[in-house]
Amino acid sequence: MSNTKPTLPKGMRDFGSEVMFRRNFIFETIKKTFECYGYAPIETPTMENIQTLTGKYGDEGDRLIFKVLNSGDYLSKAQFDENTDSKSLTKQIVEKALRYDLTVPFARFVSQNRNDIIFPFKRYQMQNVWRADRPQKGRYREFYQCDADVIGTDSLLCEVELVQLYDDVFTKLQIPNVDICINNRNILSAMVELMGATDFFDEVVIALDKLDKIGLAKVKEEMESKGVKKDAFSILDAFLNTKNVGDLSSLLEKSLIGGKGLEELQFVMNNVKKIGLQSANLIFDVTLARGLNYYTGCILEVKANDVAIGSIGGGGRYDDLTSIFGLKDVSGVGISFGIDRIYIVMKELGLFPDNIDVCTKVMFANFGEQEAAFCLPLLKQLRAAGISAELFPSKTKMKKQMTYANNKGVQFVIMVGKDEMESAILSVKNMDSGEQSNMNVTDLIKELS
RNA sequence: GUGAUUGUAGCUCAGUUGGUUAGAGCACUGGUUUGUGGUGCCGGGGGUCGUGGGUUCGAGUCCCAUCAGUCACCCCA
Repeated sequence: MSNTKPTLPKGMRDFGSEVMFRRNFIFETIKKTFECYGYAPIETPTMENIQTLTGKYGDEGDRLIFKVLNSGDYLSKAQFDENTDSKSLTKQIVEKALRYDLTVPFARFVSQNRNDIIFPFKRYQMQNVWRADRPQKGRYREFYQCDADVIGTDSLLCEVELVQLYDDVFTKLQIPNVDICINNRNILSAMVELMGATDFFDEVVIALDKLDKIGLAKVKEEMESKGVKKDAFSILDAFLNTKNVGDLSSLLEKSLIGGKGLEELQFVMNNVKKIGLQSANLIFDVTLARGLNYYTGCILEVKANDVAIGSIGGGGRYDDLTSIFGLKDVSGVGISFGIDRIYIVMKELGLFPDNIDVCTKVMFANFGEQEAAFCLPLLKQLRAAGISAELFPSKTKMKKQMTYANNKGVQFVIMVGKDEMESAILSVKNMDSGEQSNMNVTDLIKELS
């Protein structure tokens, strides 16, 4: 057998225990908060039919979907002619793909199970998703999303709740200086309409989204290259100069859709203000656009200002996501947490609790068959008392056993040899102080619990 | 899909204007009273220098190609 180099595919990662303890800490915090707000868990499969996914994320998104080759002799069934290219061949030999996000599979789930679901449906979902783009910092080909959505109501109270939920999670994780940016697609529509650039809505919005990255001049340059007329920029400037929501009303008074967007925005912001947030700031940001083109109303994005990593969460309202699966007139709104990026932020700011590496508290050293057998009931007693304990599995040198305990961060090593077996008094070594003391199991359990 | 950059031990790296048997730290392992770790001391294993060509008396070092990683763009969490 030839040796295979132990490497991973591009953009894929192992997670060691040290990392997993911390990731789980984030997962648990988010999960508890979701449940506290009344969201129920669901899961969807890793693979969807490829038609379920294609066309939902734009052309760029389609390119980034991981496709799964059919099983069996797929090539024998394929038809070739001189026009066959990778794209047309793909259609013949691929019918499944890995999920690209959690929202589209969720829409499929809701449409498919509409008769069993009680609306409004509040669900959360924490699963990994795959994207075939080039990895870079804070960007992987496999990563987790943690989504919470409410579907089956257009009430803006949901938006209010989701803003609170964001604030709650980031407060619990103790991430400081978090901005929850909010905007409304209808306001953007109105702006683009007033600019006379309705045909270039996507282009305008994508360019606008880059404002803080490339600057206003470049944004205008990009818009112009896409076909936006120069005289539209006075309107753009007017919108960009709005510092608060009030400034928008005069700008939007001519636009019906803009008025609607403004009304929605004000409702959400006023209500959040009334309730108050614990640590995050809710900030109106006209430049906030978000690429995913299924958003229709409110859009949200979360930034941790102390770390340059991009957004650590995002979401918005989608009025018609399920209609592509045959379920019409169902409005939904949801948010997503980018756990990989939250991890990076917390790591960089040193926000993980000290004692997060939960591990064995007590280890019995192994002195041989009889001694080990003597330890088993003691082990059981400790575990029953909720004290994590293990027995070193084989009789090896003390040095090796102690090194194992030390490297694993075990707090107490218990030595049971002939003497201890006879007296039932255990030698307990505190690995922190190095001190050793003698006691029976009952006292040990009392001491440690 | 486009561009930049890097590739030496399991990991982090050193390696001078090309010159003998390619080094260090960490990790692993053996010893230092065979019932005691984390700190000390002594020893040991481990590298086709990413891969394939080329220049040269001689290449880890120079040239070309290729592969892989990283970063940035597009897009996005």
